[in-house]
Amino acid sequence: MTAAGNHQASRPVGRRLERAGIRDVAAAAGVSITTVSDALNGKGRLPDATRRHVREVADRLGYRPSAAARTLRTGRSGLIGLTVTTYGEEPFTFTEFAYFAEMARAATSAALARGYALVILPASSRHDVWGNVALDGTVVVDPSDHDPVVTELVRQGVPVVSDGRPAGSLPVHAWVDNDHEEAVLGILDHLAAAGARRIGLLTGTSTDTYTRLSTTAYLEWCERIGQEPVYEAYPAHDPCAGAVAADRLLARPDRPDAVYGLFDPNGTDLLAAARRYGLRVPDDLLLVCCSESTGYAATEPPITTLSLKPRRIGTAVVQLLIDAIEGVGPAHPVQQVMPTELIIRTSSQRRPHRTTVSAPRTPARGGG
Amino acid sequence: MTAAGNHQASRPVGRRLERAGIRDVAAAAGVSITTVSDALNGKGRLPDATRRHVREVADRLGYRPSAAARTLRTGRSGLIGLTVTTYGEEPFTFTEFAYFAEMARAATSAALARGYALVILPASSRHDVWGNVALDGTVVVDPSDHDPVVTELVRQGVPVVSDGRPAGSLPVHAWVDNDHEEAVLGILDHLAAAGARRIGLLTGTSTDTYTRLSTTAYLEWCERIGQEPVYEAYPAHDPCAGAVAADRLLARPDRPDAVYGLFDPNGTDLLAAARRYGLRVPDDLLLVCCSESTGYAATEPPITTLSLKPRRIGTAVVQLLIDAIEGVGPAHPVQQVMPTELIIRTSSQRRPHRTTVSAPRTPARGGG
DNA sequence: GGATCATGCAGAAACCTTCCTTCCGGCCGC
DNA sequence: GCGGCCGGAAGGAAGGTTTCTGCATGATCC
Repeated sequence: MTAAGNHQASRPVGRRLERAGIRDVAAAAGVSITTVSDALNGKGRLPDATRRHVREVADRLGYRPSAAARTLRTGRSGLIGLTVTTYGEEPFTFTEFAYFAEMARAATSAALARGYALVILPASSRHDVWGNVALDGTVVVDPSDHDPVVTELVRQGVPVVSDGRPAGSLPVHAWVDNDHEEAVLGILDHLAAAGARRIGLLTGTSTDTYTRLSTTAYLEWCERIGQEPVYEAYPAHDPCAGAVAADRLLARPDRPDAVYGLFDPNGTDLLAAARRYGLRVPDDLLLVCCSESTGYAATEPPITTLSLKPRRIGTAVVQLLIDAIEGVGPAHPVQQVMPTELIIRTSSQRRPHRTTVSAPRTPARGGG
Repeated sequence: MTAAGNHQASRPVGRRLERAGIRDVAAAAGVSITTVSDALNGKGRLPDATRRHVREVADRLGYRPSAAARTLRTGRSGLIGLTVTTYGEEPFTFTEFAYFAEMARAATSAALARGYALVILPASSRHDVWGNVALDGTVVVDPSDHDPVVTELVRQGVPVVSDGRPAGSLPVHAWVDNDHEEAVLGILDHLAAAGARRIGLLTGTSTDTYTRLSTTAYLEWCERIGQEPVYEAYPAHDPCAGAVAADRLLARPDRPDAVYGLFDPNGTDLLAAARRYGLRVPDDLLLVCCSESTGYAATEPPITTLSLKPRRIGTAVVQLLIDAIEGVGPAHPVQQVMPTELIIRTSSQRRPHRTTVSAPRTPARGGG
């Protein structure tokens, strides 16, 4: 049973005192309900005097239109769902933590600026919760292959825009994603330029597109360069497995002299593993990982990270979604590929102790 | 103009195909609307056969009750606002980032488990967005002195529970907070026990209760111990100011040999400042800061942190709020004080290279 | 001067559900 | 046999807004 349907509770505290309705305003202002509605919503043909008068009376009465009634009538709630695929009970995953937080922050901001609010709805939510909230559209982060919730939403005609290419044939209205191939190739080239002879990869076992595209790009690069691939894959949603995989990678007989880790915690895990094996970073081992965490600027040594620029993605996703909801913008599905940014720190430079930041590919202003 | 009120847009994409209403189900099942409603909601007096039949027909038709209509009728939306006081444009502040993310995660989870969803609504949101979403209640993080939004909500009879003691006379229904005094005293004792002779404080200029209580506790401790207070205060929402303040603190003639920083970035800032002045941590300078960031386990050296246990707080706040919404639990305001946890790492131990974790003050189960 | 038109406003339907009230038989006890 | 009770189901009133339609009124134009 959903919250709204639950009425067995006694003596509700939230009893709203009799709120003024549009009726009361109309009566107090000596006009009709229609006139009040028009005056307040800037519609209809009304002289400014009437408009002002109505507004004033409404203010005096502390009138607030009922969101429920408005939603019922207009079919618009001003609410956007924010979904992230979950593993286990937690609303969002550990590996994507910083990414998700940043992305959600930008999305909230962008939505708010256009008059919408975000509702956090993990894909694992009880079905009745999904059904019980009126959504104008949904942002879905990293949709899994045939997500039942997303499928259902699309079937109902609710616009869905995804962060990350939808796997399979998930019929989203639009998606935004990074250029993962280019990002990986850029990193591998960067490491090779820093003197790496054998570059390893720490990757995931799941089939999401991020993992898949990145891994493929790595394998192709190896193929092209003529390097034997050296990688370990682990279930990315399990934090412990990451540490183990990092260790395994550095314990191999064909130990790499540079590693790229696809997930946020890989940096610290690899660093810890390197210490255990007495490997100096960056002298014996070059390190890069994909992360939004600012903490990697303060590790010893600071670790080079790939930023997916979640702020930009979050903003873009929301804009696309609201465009779809409001019917502006292209009617056809949009696919937007956004650049990443490599933040070069000590861990990936053979000449250590010189910390620089690469020039962003777009003007840095507000980029976060 | 709010989103729901905005109708000048053309050719809406989100056109829902004619969804089946309760009327259609009733017709298809050959019963009345009432019967359908009762059957689906488990109310009324109906034989199981009828119930099953109705349910089946509803399923076949893909019937989903309209959330808006239900909300209008019942006065319950199943939506809980999640507010955080903001500085500037961003929905949540930099200093509280990890804390907020963790807290929001737990809150989302707890709300979901009871059939509610969370709506992210920064205090700085445009007023019309606030007005346009039907909230059953609101969680407010670190309410500022006389927050107009909170005041308005309370006036409307919407239950409000705050994370952090409400400043001034904000009439929230309940609050949850850490025992900040005890936490600070514990840290100061810990530092003193590690050999600190003069403990400094990095604090904020704002008047929120966290800053105020912590600073007061520090000053009282100094008074009691007979140490001259050594502290720098800065506007906590400005990340650069933090670095500057950290530097200033270590540049003082009466340089402290131990520092506690009240805010998340203080750890790295202090570490950087210490390096600039050639101070070894923990040999020349003991360091503790308040943070939820796991990154401090991987700095060089790892930094002792005070965790406010945001997961616990987020869960507690939501439980309290939903209790208030549903009218269960005590009618009187509840004040819940929760313990913190000091995670002791190298930076605060005179005998370095031994990393341990303090036993939590409450059984660790599920604590996060 | 009458037809046309813009303007200002009101009435009422529609949105979809919940739930209070009522109704109708059948059955039991006296 | 009849009154009362009970199970089963339906009727219909909210709930508060938006918006379509339509009615006056007064101005404008030929």
